[in-house]
Amino acid sequence: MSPSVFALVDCNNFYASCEKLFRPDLADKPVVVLSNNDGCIIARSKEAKKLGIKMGLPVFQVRDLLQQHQIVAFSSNYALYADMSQRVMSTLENLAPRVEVYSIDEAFLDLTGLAYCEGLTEFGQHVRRTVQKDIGITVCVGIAPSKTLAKLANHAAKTWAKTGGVVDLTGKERQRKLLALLPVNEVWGIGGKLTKRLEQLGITTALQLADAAPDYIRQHFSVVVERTVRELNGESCIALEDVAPTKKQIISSRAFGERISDKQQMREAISEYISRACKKLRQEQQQAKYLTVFLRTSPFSDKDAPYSASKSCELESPSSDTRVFLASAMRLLDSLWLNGYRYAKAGVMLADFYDPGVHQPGLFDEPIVQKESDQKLMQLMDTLNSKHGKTLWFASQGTTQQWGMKRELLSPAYTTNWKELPLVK
DNA sequence: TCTGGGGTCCTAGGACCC
DNA sequence: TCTGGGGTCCTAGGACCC
Repeated sequence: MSPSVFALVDCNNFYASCEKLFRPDLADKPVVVLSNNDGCIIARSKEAKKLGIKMGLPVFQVRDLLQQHQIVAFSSNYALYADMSQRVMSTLENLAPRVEVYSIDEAFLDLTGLAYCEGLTEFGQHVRRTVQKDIGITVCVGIAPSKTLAKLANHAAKTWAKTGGVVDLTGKERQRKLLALLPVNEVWGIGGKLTKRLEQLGITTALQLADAAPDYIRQHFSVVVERTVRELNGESCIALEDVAPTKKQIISSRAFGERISDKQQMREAISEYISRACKKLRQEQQQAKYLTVFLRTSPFSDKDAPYSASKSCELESPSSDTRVFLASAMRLLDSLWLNGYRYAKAGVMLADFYDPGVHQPGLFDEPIVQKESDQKLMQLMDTLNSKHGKTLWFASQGTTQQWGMKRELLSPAYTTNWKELPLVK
């Protein structure tokens, strides 16, 4: 068997690039994309990065900077990004036999065996050119014998322009040279907390982590970090998953555009989240048995009294019927709700999934018969809503949704709505 | 005044069983 | 007077990712 070779393909400044694609007038201008409710900076074009706009900063803290440099800000437009992502991914699927879509802007490719056919760097360049030409999005490619090293190779390709956007890290010598240059927190799987603890042991560079004894790391940390050490040494421990595993939970939660202090409004919000979560559940063709509802005040405010709580319940049998979850969620909300707080965020979580029809009821439980008409009703609702936009919903979701998300800088739905198709004049 | 959303995996510790 | 030990299951919380 030939040794594994992975490529990590990662889109540059993905959300910002998507916005620019439809606004050629902004080609060389600094652009940022904001989180839901226009709260934080979540993507920056390279011009914006150069101006010192940091990732994750609250918008109100950089408002002056945005204005001063005439940085163009967009509300996040996930419909657009998801659509562009799909186009990039299907292009990649035409270029490699096995592809794992790792996130909205990244994919791992399996290049095992390819090493003997053609130069890996040349292949990387081919990927870059093709995605650029077909979709208009710039990507960088990192190639290595393990996913963790491929991540680092990609980081190098992004950081140093002279690499031409492609780094082949299959050679041991180049691996060690790069690892020595990178701080340990650049390694995939090593976050803030682990970085601190590693530093206490005198491990500050990626190379020092690679050279640590796996047993020693296992003792002081966990099997996860041990695996990272092995991966850094070129031993592939994390396989390519080209078939997406079924989900284990579905979350729908959102910070409110305006604080909620009124219970009726909170009922609307929870109803809305339940409805979204159940729709996702049906799309996954799953049923769930476990439901959690949570709500909280803002963790940043020092004026408001803090309150954060969650409660869960188990259904008698798995379901994907919005009405069943709505009823339980309202009961949970009743037991969570306290008057007198300014709630900033709430959400729901579905878990404990079953394929329809395989759940084993308890010996003394009434056999549960799922009525066909109930499933048809849900199906009808999903079909109507996906065809004609949101036309059918539950009264409890409310009609005005005053608490709804703020998106004041939203770009048009260029690719997913005929009415908003860009015009060439 | 204003600070995102959606996931996964692992571990520790308690409950319970024999 | 002396009061075990090992296994499993579950959950909460922590850490990480994009």
